Amino acid sequence: MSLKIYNTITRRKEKFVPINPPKVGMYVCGVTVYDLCHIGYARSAIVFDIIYRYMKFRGYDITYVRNFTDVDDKIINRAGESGLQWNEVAERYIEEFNADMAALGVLTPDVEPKATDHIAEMLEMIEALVDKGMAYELDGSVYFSVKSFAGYGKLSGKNIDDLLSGARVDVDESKHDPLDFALWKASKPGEPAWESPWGMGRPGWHIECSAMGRKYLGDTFDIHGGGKDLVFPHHENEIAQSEGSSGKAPVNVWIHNGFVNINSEKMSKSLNNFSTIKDILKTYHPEAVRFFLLTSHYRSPIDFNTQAITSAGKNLYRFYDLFSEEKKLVPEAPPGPETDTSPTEKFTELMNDDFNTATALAFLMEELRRINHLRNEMSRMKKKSDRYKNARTQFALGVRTMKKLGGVLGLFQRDPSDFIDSFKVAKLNEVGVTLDWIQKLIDTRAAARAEKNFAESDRIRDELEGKGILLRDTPEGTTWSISLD
RNA sequence: GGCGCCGUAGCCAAGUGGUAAGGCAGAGGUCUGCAAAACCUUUAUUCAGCGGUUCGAAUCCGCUCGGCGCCUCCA
Repeated sequence: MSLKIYNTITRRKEKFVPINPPKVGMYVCGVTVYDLCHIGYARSAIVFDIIYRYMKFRGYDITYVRNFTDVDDKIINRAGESGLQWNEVAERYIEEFNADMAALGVLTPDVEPKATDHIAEMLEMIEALVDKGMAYELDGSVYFSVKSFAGYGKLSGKNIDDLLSGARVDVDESKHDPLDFALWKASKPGEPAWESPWGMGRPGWHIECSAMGRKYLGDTFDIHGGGKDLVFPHHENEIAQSEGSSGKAPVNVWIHNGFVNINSEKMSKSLNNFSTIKDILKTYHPEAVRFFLLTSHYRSPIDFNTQAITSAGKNLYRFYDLFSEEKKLVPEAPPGPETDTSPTEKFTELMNDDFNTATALAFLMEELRRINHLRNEMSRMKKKSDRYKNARTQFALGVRTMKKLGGVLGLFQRDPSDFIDSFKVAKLNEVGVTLDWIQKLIDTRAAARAEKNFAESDRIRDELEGKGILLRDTPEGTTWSISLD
């Protein structure tokens, strides 16, 4: 049973063979810190978070590097608009980014390099390219000569001639070739600037990832990831720079995640139809967002819509509803193995198929049903019987395994009561009622029920239901939950 | 213009040659005073359409229709 990953550059699923097992090096393009992150980036972050978690789960010693682009035209423009310094803009949005990632439960990568901390490494690579005749200087800027690199286009499947005939290539008369891209940009007065052999300037966008990837992971490393939109030109250019300077292919496996669409349309800055992570989290629980994003395969587009995410939230709630039973049914952890091998193997098999979280999640839902079935049966058994004790052991093992496997997807790690309470609190605020008010109605209803005054008790239940508060009469008394619709 | 992706039940979605996972919504049942939750049963002779290859196709090939992406900063 081996891990297979779809490799963009070969357009095939391939068996994953690390260069230097058990070590794995993974570089993922982070964000340019000039604005709040949108939900599309949340998907990318969560996809690679899961790849990171899964590699660890499989026993790999993975080093995960995710950069911050903290110098760039957009940051400079934002600084101009806001009156802040460019580095203040970058710092602010790094903080916002970190808060978003923490909210979404995304693990912190092992290394989070900033472009501005690696100017020397970039200059070194640029100089090597100039020395090899693959780059040239023009008015204090340095450009990569696309025609000098024979493999240009191999990642995105484009050829140079087709690109030239495209209508949207920027036409800069001074470049030797319209496709040539900037490695180093001469700085205008007031812009961030570093010394270089070609005068004061700042790095081009693509060079930072080449330089930092090499610094932290070596000339050739295992995995490079990012959103689909980065395939061209960003990653194509990275290959040109890295391979051009070292003579070695920089990356073995290229992984690209699909977009998040809104109403079936790509969300983008230019269409101004994007939702920030912060916006989304005002309405939806972060773990529900994660669950939702995992219900389709990472390479497929996913449509962000209310119904889909509501459904994800309901399913997630069902898991926590079961977990909240654990304490009651199994007050002390019974002896036995930490996890059940059969579900673990099944889960691994599903995830080994190019990180198919959709099928892995479907499997966990089948497990959920299996354990709930067991719970139902237990409610009919005599508590002192061996059968009950045996079932309880199975229940505990099942729940533990589910939590462990869910953890590989970044799910199920919260305290069940906290999770459920957070939904309740949100609901109370939404409909403007208090806990006391609900409890009072529940007590009144209990009295009515005791007198078999079902008309009154049903009236109270309907009143609460009208507020989205659903009652459950159990042998231990009446509890309540909320409507997730 | 070049390159590429997608079209599976009311909805979301997995499935890339061996006879359609899972979820939401719906229907019936168990439980319940009645409900809720949970569980059980049920819901696509069929995978946009038409041809072809094959013993066998949602899966491969061709054409048609429809939707989308990249080629410009974007995850």
